[in-house]
Amino acid sequence: MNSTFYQNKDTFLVAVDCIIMGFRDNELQILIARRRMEPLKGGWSLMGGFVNATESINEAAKRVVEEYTGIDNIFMEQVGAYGELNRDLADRVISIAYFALVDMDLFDSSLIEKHNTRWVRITQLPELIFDHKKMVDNTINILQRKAAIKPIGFNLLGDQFTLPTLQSLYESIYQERIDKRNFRKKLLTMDILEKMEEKDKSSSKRGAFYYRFNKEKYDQLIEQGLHFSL
Amino acid sequence: MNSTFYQNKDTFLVAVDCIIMGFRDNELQILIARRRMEPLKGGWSLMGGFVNATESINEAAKRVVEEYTGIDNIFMEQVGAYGELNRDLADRVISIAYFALVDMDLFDSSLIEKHNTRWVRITQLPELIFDHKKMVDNTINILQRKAAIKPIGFNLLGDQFTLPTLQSLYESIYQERIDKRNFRKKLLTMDILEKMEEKDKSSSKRGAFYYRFNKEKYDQLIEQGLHFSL
DNA sequence: GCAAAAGTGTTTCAGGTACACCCATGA
DNA sequence: TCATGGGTGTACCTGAAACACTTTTGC
Repeated sequence: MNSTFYQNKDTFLVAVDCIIMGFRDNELQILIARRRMEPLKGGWSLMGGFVNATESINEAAKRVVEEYTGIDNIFMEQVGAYGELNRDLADRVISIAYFALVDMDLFDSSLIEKHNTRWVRITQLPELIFDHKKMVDNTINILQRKAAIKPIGFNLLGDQFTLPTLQSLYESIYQERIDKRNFRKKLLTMDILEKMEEKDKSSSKRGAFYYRFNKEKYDQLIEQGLHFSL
Repeated sequence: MNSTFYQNKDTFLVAVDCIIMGFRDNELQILIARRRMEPLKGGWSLMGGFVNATESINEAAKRVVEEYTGIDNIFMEQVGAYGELNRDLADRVISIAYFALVDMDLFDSSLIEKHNTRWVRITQLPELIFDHKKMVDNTINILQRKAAIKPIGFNLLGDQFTLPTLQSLYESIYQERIDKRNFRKKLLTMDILEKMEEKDKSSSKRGAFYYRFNKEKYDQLIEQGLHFSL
């Protein structure tokens, strides 16, 4: 790396903070950790880490998410950069927030005690350190906006899921109830789901059919100039 | 600033790059500069600058925009952070992009030669250095999405403007033609504009009435649970 | 047989879209 | 008087929202 061009410029610690979201018990969940170091030791925080000189910021975020979940190949998007002067009480740190949507069934629970983490419902989020609450709020806004027009919500589910589950996922994202018939109608007329033969009997006696998201059909939909919309 | 907590971590040059947009001759325009330093001296770039230790990243962006336009109090929003390893050919630089919407009538033209800048139509953007083209593309996406649901487009106009001008602004943002009657209907039924008595006769013999965006009326609209939408 | 969740259609309404003519004025 | 851009209203159509009953099955 050639450093002769930009001289006498200040340099900064750069961190990534990750809003890792899952879905369980009909509610969105966020992974938070009890901080093990000062300042604010014992406070709840997002999963974070410093960016290394050898990696891009996207790679740093991916590394952090894998470290705390044990999952790779996770859907992630940048939320934004946070650069207030005193956002981190210990030192000047510029942080870039990312959100990750994970299938909680793939989560490695052994990492919970290792990193002192916990899944909490978004409706019951405790106070977070620094500006982490703002990062979460911005994430939820992005998620609400984006889940409506892109099929990103499926990243929160296993590859098989029932329509009632999918509906409750969207209800949790939008924080409002949705009419069952309208929801199913919209979804099924898009023709991007594949109905399975088996049913999920875990939450009712009758059982609900499993469906699978069909990426090929989705791509066709887009090619036809149509849009995903929920 | 206390630096005893986070030790042995890499630090980075952090820059801001600003997509400064204006509106003139019925088209969106972007301010670009011919780069005066290596690497890629002579290439077209966005307005950029390094973040100083004494300022937040938002303040850095504001400083840069003022420096290149001579205008303060500009509408700005963050686009995102760009952190690929070799995005800047000279050194590892993490850059945070911001877009700014300015009233070109307030632009200080004397700064053009000082900074080697030029306004170009977005439809005629030359090749830009580094990942600046990607920043512009992301900005245009954000602008198209956001201008449809928030009255941010008015930041590109003086405080008086005609409806034909406003329409051509939206046509330039969306890159498509809009029906005159539908546009006016939607806008006027929102009741957020104030009709002036004077006309703008510069672009027709008959002249078009000036209007003013009325922030109070807009706030009322929102309070009533209604939405801006164009 | 009953409780509990899954599944299914129709009507209504609002908002978006398409569309063509008259008006005012300077040259 | 004519060329140029400004201004106006209606009909249609699509998609969103509201709404209630039947089905399945384990207990």
